[in-house]
Amino acid sequence: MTDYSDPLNPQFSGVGLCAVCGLTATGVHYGAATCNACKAFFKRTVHSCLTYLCASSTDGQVPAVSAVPARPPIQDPKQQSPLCPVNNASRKQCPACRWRRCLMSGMQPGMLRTLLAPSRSDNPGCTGLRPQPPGPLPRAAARAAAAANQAASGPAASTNSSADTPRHSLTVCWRSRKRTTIRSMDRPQFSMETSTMGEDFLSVEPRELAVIVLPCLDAHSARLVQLCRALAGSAMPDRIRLLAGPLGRSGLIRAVHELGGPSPACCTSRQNVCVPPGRVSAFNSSLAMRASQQIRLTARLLTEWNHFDNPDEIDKLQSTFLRELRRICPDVVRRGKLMALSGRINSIRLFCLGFWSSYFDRQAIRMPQLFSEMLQSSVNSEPSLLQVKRFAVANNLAVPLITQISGADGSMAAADRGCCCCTIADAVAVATPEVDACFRRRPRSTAAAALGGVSWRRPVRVHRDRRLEVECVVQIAAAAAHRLRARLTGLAGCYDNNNARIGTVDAASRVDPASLVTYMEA
Amino acid sequence: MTDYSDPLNPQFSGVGLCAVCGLTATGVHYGAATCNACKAFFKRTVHSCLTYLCASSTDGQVPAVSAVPARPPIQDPKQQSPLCPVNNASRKQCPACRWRRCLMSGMQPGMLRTLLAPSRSDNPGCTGLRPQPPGPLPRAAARAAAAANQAASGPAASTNSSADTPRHSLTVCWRSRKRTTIRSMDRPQFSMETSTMGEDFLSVEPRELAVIVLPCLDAHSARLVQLCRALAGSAMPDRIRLLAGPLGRSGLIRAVHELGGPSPACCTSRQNVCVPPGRVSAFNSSLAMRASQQIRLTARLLTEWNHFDNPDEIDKLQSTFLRELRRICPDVVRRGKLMALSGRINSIRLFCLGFWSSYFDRQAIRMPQLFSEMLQSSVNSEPSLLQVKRFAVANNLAVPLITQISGADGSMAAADRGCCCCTIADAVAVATPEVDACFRRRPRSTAAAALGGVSWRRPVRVHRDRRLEVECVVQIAAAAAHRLRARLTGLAGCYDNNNARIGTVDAASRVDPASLVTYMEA
DNA sequence: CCAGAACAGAGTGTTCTG
DNA sequence: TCAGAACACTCTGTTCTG
Repeated sequence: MTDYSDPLNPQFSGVGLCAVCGLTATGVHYGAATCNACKAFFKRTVHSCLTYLCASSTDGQVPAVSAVPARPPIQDPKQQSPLCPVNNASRKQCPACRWRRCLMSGMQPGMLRTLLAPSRSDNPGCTGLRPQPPGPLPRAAARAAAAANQAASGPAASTNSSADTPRHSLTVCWRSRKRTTIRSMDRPQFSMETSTMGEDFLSVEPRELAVIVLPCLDAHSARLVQLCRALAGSAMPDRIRLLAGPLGRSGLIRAVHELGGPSPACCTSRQNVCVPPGRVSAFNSSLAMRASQQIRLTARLLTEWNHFDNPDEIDKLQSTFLRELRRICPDVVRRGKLMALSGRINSIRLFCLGFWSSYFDRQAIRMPQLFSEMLQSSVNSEPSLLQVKRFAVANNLAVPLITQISGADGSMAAADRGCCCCTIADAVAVATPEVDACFRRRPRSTAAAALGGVSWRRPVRVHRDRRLEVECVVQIAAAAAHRLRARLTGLAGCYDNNNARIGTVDAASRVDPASLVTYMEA
Repeated sequence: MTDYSDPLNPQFSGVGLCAVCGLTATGVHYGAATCNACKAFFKRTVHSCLTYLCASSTDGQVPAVSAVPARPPIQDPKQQSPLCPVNNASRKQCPACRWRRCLMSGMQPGMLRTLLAPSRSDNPGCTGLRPQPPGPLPRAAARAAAAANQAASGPAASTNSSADTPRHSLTVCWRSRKRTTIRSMDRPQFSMETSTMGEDFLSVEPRELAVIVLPCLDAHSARLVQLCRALAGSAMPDRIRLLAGPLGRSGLIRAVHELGGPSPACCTSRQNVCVPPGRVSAFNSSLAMRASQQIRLTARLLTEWNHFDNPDEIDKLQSTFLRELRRICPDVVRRGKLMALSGRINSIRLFCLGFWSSYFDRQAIRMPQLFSEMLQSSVNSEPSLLQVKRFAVANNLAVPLITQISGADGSMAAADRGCCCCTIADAVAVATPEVDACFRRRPRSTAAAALGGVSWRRPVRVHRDRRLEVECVVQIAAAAAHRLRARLTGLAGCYDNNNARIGTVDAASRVDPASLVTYMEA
């Protein structure tokens, strides 16, 4: 016998007031009684990983980031600056505070259905997706493998290569799409998505950048080579794989961390890099990495990795690192949690990847080639960032990820806005009826029309409410990965916007083991 | 020899800083050095008569109206509440303060080309438009008449009917439209546009409304009948024309004024009418009408009016009122300014018209029939409100006008947002290729599609950047005027949404002199 | 040089479906 | 009852034209 007359009871079948804006609520949405508008606002924010700034809290100077859900999703309002008023009139004025009110009123990002774990067996459309191994892999095969993997997953039924670690828990619910038939799924050679910290870094002068970045990279290069030699011994192929794999990723992460973190060498110069402090601190609090914790990260990456020539060597390395981890962290429970951070580490890795990619893509500075190659290796082996973003949001991870796709013409388009740019030829190659419809719009200016033909690049636009289709367009953007990879290997300039030419670059842009050897021997 | 190196010089050919938001200015726009974004913002605001609210100044309670340009367009910042910060980050958050900064930095609404007076002879596309006389008039003929009128206008060359008053200065620049060919221009029987104070009044309960409104109307009815008898003597047709013309308009205006103004009888109950105080005070300060000023308004309306049977009688009446005006206001200059207020009075009249129309349209209360008929008469003789709005903005009038169009199905759609609703048959009748393109979209819900046929009403949508085309759609909405007019004459219920039926109502909905006689004799 | 047109993109809120 | 899809609409800012 529920008391339906109690308006304070959120289960009240009649309508109460929206916990966010005070209008009439239409029901309980995502855990709180809200109106339809705030429901949609919440859904959009979570699904698209939007980040808001509150201008009034800092008077517009350097606004604090009210980012993707901070760690404690509920409460702790005292740590925040005072909320802007959120009511019917003002809710549009400060989405940051509206978002904070959503969290404070108990709305839970995890209640979005597209973020549910596959353990909800009543949702037959869900499959768990793991990061794909590097190299071309037909999407259908990947799905089958993922499904099989899911069926065998679980805390107890773990596969052989990761005996004492939980499975990579990147689980995304795939809703059945009625209208979108994605063809050419066997063509995702370079499913290239990167993440950056946003446009802020892009405004830094190249010279300024070099002063900040290069010393870090040099120091890390030396340390990495040293560490790699100690781990892999004299087996040069394994050394290279280590650097192109977990060690490289670990190094990239650490370099970003030191740039944005409390390292004394960078603290002063960081003022010149236009990073909003809130954003950096969000990243650092998410990373929470001290120098002594670096090894855990490396261990975690290493346990996910299986590309040594000698499987026994992998086992040995992993055992070494796990032993080291036990020494550093004797607490069993805490150690288990550290090991379970795979999704988070995945986010961090992608975050760092985008961080560096943004530099390469503008050719602002010339990086040490070792870092170039590690970056390239990561680019080629990344899973879809979109899945990672959803996972991060579902787990209240504080890393703000902004997806970017490098266009074949060198331009960068913000894919987190649901848009990317590619060439006509790229799009036609995988054109579904949906995507094809994006090409209807003609160029408006006569000057642009005069360019005509294939040399004129029509943008493929994807509506923001169709983010799932972005993945289709990502496939279209395969040529973009060519471009980036060519740049990373120092081949920039030997190609043009013609797709055929880019194709020829492909073979040359692969990782050159010889150059890695050069660094290893140095 | 201009000093191009002086960055403080707004004529500086290089760029300075935007006077509104502080970004890099792209030049001098509308009188101030601004960036492109603020230029566009200003243009949109003026052209569309947008009204903004500042949420922070009143903490979201009852926000003040930062309306269409207040009287002194520049300065007087002390009378305003403190401005919200307007910079690159925060300019989207409070358009109200952004708008105020635009005005304070010297941007002038009059510099929009579409608002220029026709005295700018270097703009061949401009023609001056006066309010059209009541009754059907082909648009081409109206344009020709307006052009002829413009040629003869000017302070010195005035026409015969308004010897000592400036011409009605409703001047709108008509740009040559390349693509839009407006057909059926000889079909604007009821170019019906009304203005309201916004949706606020519509939320008042009918009973509450009657308590407030009816005593005012009764008192005004008595006074108007008395005044009319004194003016027109025993000639009943002229009495009726007076009431349907200037006296009726004056009475409507005064009734609105007393409802929203400082009249003791209404001051308390006004709290129940959800009128934002800022909006009412803006109207009152624009009206600035004390009881003794009522006669000036009547005089002004009378001097514009020429529908008496006996032209000599018009001259006599006007002389009487002008003499009275000289007595009340001996100052020649001030009197001239009062007489020059035609555009403003026009705005006020339309404002009041919409005010009352909103009541009629919901059939909230039953008005005295005298008022109904005066209102109907005004509806039938109004020029396009869009022109009036532009004029009001060009002259910094503080009256916020919101255009509404009554749909043939009885619905009200906000035309100030560039939208209105009409039936398919209406639209097809005047469909240009442009308007026709609006019909491409199919109904999405199967339920709506099941309605099918002509009974389903497709909305005609007009993009906000094509406000000029709204006038075309206004012609489409002729049936809406039928509906309102039928309601005004108490015939509601004897028609349906079928256009043919509405056509039959037309003849019966004309002003019935007999009913006016009844009131006159009472 | 500048006003305006056109457009792309971001954000909001409602309606309908399952 | 509620989550999601789809859509309509507004506002913003950039680019191009005259």
